[in-house]
Amino acid sequence: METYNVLVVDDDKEIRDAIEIYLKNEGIQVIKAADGLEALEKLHEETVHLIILDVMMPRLDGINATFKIREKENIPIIILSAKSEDTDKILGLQVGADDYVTKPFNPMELVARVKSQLRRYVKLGTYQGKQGIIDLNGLTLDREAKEVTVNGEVVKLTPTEYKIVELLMTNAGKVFSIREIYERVWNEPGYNAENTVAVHIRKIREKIEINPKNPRYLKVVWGIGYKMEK
Amino acid sequence: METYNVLVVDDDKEIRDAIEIYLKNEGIQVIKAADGLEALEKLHEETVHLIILDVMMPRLDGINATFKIREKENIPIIILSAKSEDTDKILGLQVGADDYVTKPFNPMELVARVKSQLRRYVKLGTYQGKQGIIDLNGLTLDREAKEVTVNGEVVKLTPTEYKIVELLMTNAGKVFSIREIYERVWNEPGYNAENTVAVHIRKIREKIEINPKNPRYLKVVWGIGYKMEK
DNA sequence: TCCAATTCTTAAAACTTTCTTAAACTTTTA
DNA sequence: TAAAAGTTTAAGAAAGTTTTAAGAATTGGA
Repeated sequence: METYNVLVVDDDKEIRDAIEIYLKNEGIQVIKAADGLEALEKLHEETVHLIILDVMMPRLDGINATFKIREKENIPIIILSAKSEDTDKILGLQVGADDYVTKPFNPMELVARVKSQLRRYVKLGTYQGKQGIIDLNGLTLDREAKEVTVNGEVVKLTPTEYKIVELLMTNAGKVFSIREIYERVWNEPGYNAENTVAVHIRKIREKIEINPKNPRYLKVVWGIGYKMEK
Repeated sequence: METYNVLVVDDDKEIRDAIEIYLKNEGIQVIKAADGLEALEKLHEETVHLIILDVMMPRLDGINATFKIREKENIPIIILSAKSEDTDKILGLQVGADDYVTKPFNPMELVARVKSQLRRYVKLGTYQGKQGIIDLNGLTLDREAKEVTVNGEVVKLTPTEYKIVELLMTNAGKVFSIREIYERVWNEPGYNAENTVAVHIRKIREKIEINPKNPRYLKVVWGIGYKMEK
């Protein structure tokens, strides 16, 4: 992997842009969000290697955003906080942030910390199995390349299909209800008994299974949901 | 991203909607119910991480709802009560609520309490129930994969069969009456002396027992009910 | 911007599995 | 041994899954 994507989350556009300039200068890609909720969305849409999170933000603040992110992901989080928000800083670290920087900060210092975190993160493979290639009996998932292969051959999946496969493969063996699949892949709450998940499942099977009628990988668990065979 | 689902139970639509707005603003999903009974249904249908329960409600009030919920679930419950209902408040906490808020309340305070409960609750991992695999003399239950094995071989159970086995295995040794099994698995109150539980028991034995006529795991306790041998 | 291609959603029908019911049968208890 | 409790069977009803196809929405390129 050559380039890193850093998600910069701050409600102050000036700060976002300033950080962007410094990071880009080091060859680091920048994705921006103005608050916690937007950050969660971005995280859902794009590959992110590190997050810089301001504490004080509308809608969803940095502490709660950290908390939410940590439920699923283990990527490094650097919290930005003003001096006065000491309590939040502590809370943030407790909740799972990896580092913090107090405002006002020296941009060079922030960049250094970012690079340090990225270094450690890649070395340790902190992604905890979520990184690298997952291989389940000949079905492989490369999360970086967003690529799925069956017996070495690349399978061409649509974005939604890929997301479903990614969800199931990174949690191989675990059963997901149709509602759960819908909520996690579409990132939307309700599910009105429509049929779209089933249709996608069928399409996926058509592509990854030798015999879609008798699937080897993507199995149904009657009355409960679907799972990827471990 | 994992979002939290909060079940808001109040017979006053205005209050439900108001709470919803504030919670959604924090990125929290809201499920609504108008009374205790409806709440129990929702609880059974959907994944709920926290419940906000009004005390005064038709059909099934908050205190009794708390009591019922606590028989099965351990998710956090915040009780809403009017000032005058002080006794109920105390009762509610005794019965198993985690926090209470008196009406009229500051929505921001409620939100803060919700978030605090969610944080603690997830940290303690209280909600996944018992993780991992239960093993009873060669009979195993994997709750994540929704899978049961006997001597290493996977047993294909139907959803209802699985739920019965899960109930009995997670409470191994405890005897459940047919009525209890029915109520907990089907989540319906009455049981009109039908025979369906017995039929399911038979099917389960056929699948998990070497000799269904002389069961080793799923035993009958005459005149009382069934239990899974510890 | 508009067009063409791809992808997603919806709906209905076919299909499969599971659940319920009722009646007959067996075992246990008093 | 009669009554009560538990077991078994089979078939129709109910519920859940799969498949197809067509139209809607989105995307990428001219």
